[in-house]
Parts: sequence; C-alpha cells; structure tokens
Amino acid sequence: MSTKKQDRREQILSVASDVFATKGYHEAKMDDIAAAARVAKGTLYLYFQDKRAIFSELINGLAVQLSMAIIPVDTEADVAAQVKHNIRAIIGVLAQQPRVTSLLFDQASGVDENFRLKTDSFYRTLKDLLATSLAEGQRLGIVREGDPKLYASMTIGGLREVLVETRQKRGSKRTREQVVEAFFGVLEGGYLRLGAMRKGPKRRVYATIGEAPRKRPKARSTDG
Amino acid sequence: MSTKKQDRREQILSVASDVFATKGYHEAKMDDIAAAARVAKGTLYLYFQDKRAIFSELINGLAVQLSMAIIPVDTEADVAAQVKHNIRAIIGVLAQQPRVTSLLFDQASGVDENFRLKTDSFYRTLKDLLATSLAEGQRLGIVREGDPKLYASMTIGGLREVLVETRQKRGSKRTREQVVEAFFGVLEGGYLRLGAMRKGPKRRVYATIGEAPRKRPKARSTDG
DNA sequence: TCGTAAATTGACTGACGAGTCAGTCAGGGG
DNA sequence: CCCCTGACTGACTCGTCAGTCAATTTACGA
Repeated sequence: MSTKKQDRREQILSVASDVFATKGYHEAKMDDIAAAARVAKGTLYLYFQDKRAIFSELINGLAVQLSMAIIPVDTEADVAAQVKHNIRAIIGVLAQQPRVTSLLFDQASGVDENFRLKTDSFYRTLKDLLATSLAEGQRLGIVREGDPKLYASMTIGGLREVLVETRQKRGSKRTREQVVEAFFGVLEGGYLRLGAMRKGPKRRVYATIGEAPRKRPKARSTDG
Repeated sequence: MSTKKQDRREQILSVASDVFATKGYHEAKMDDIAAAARVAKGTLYLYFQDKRAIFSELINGLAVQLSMAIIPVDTEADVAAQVKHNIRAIIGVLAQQPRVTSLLFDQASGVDENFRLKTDSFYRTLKDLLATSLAEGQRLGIVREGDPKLYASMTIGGLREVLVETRQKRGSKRTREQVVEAFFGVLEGGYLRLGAMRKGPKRRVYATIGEAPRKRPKARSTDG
C-alpha cells in the first residue's frame, strides 16, 4: 500500500542521490540508477516524472530543510547564541545528508539553465535573509559598518566552503562544535592579528586544471 | 598566417566563453558556438580537439592567471599590504573575465568526473597555499589560533561568493577597492560587535529550488 | 484455486548532438 | 587567367540515452 510505495520511492531517492553524487548529474544514467536500486528502468518512471524530477526532489528537500533550520535572529534575545544556533543548524542538516549536499553545491548549477536560476535564487534568499539581519544589527550597533550584502556573501560562501571541505573528509578531526566555535570566532573577531613580526620562507605554487585526455578517439587539429 | 589562425582561435575561445557562461556546458551545443562565432561547426574542430578542449582551455587559462597573481606572503615585509595585494589581484584577474570566472565557479564541477577532480584539486591548492601561510602566521603570532585549514576554507569560500555576487551585478556600486578593504577588514576584525542591544522584528523565509516543469512531454506517474 | 488489478520489466524508439569528411571557396603566385 | 593550397563548410553518421509500453509477474481477495 501507500507505505510500500513510499518506501520504494525513498529507496530510489536514496540510491539516486548516491549515483548523482558519485557520477554527477549528466554522467548518471537512468540505467545506472535503476541498476543501483535493483529495479528496472521503467519502474523509475512509475515513481518519478523524469530524471530531472528525481534530482529536483533531492535538492528541493534539502533546500526546504535548510530554510526551516535557520531561525531569524531575534535581537531581543542572546544574539551570539542564536547565531551559533544557526551555524550549528545548517551544519547539522547538511551533515546528515552529505551526498545531497554535494549535489546542491557542486551539481545543481550545472544541470540546466532552469536549475541555475533556481540555485541562484536559493542562495540569494539565504543571503538576503542574512543581509537583512545584519543591516538590523548595524542599526543596533552590533554589526560593523559596511555593506551588509558583502558580509552576507562572505559568510554564506565561507560556510559553504567549510562544509564542502568537511563533507569530503569522513574521519574529520574537527568536531562539529569546534567548527561552530571557530566559525563564530572569525565572524566575531576575524583571524588576522597584525602586530608582531619575525622571519619566514617564501613559496610559489601554480594550480592548474582541466587538460586531461578523454575517451572519444581521433580528431584533426591545428594550432598557430 | 600564424597570426590569423591565432586570431580565429581566440575569437572562438571568446565566443565560446560567452555561450558556455550563458547556457552552461551541457546545454551549450557545438552548433551554438559555431553559430555565435559565425563559423561552420567543422571549423571548430580545426582549432580544437573537441568540445571539452575548448572549455578546458578557458578554465585552465584562468586558473594559471590566478595562481600567478597570488604572491606568497612574505612575513618580513608589510603583511597587511601583501594580503590586500592578493585580494586585489584575485579580484582583478577575475573581474577581467567574468564569463570565464562563472565557468570556473559554476560549471566546471558539473562537466564530468574528471573536471570535478581537477576543480577540487585547484581549490585545494589555493587553500593549501593559504593554510600554509596562515600556519606560518600563527607561529609568528599574527594569526589567531585554530585550524588554519578552516580559516583558509572560510576565506577562499567567502571570496569566491563575493566574486560571484559581484560578477552578477554589472553596475556594482561597490568599488573594487571598497571590496578589498571590506574583505580585509573582516579578516582582521570580523563583523560582529556583540555588546549593545535594543529591539527588532522577526522574519522567516523558505527558500526552494528545482521543481520547475521541463520540455519533454508526457510520462506516467504515481505517488503514494 | 482462480481472476483481477497493481507492480514490474526490459527491449525498443526517437531525438539529439558530437564529431567527420568530401566537397566548395578564396586568394595569390605563376 | 588558371591552378594550387589550405581554410572553411555543413549534410551526414553513428553512438547514446531518456522515456515508452506491451508483456509478464506478483499480490491478494473471493
């Protein structure tokens, strides 16, 4: 009955998140998902409109959870605690479903035009929410002067990167709480303490990406 | 001669960056690029191995420029100035080619497995470079105690997001220098100034993405 | 046990798009 | 003026894959 169908649905979603996260949206074929779910391809279409719908449901579910986890900061109460709560909540939600998180972060904007817009608007919503709170905070004198949107971007971006990083190392030494504290600490006081001095070596590193060979064979080529 | 070929090559690259940035890698068809470059599809293959190679060259060029723009911080000299210089340099490079920047940030990891790895390793290189400098800074007492990798992630991520944001608004009110100063300011002192208090409203916003309809028609469906 | 509905299957189809290549065209040298 | 060369063209090929649906299996109430 309804429960069985629901189970199957969730099983497919779960498996799909795995396949999508491993191969990326475009390289994940419906046949791959079907195989991983130990089901025939046709079955997928009994539960979802199309490939996009599966992906969409995953991403969307996470987005909703994230939005709900965040509480707008009430400036009457303990601000620090609330900010920490939000950081903690976001980390908590994302840590629970690392695979879907990677979809949201790495894959979503590469799916198609439509998804890019959606993703952008999701981030924008988050940033606007934060920026508004920060502007409010500035009025109260508890947030540094300056463009609150820029602060919002820095914060969301910084958090995002930390989470991506964290997601990749399973046996992360950092406790979730340590991350929360460290992150909060930077928001509160930055990390540069210019004052002292001494000596130091130099380094220069060149980072490069993307010249690897592919599968399809031959092709003529020319160059100036 | 060589110059003509070189010109054509660059023309194609330039046009391609536009098409890729507008449509995303997978939705950008070789026919689109050819049309935009006012050239036949076959011509593209006279200058590049394949689609991937065009994209690769774009991304790679930017990555190299970025790497070269960054100077490892010399702790003997004026650290603040050097840090600012780096922020400025990164912003400068990316601001010069906003379209390619968006490819690196939004598209690259969605192209294929291989590109994802490359992109990851590029970011890792940047972060490692920064983290190393920060660790050095900690030894000198000019960087707050705590996991330097986490600080590095926050910084790179924050910068990235600010740049993405900036890239989107053409008529950005923020001067480049203002962004540099603001960013540096946060690194130096954070933005939260918890102390004062007063009143404030509340808000709650739900952000959602990805349920939009697609082109392909029909399909059976079911739900529990 | 049988009959019906629901669930599942997987071979098939149709679209699509990257890459090819036989042929055209432009220009410049003789 | 004609031919040669090399840039350029674009119709075509061919593999791929999302989505379909007739056939089959399973579930279950009578």
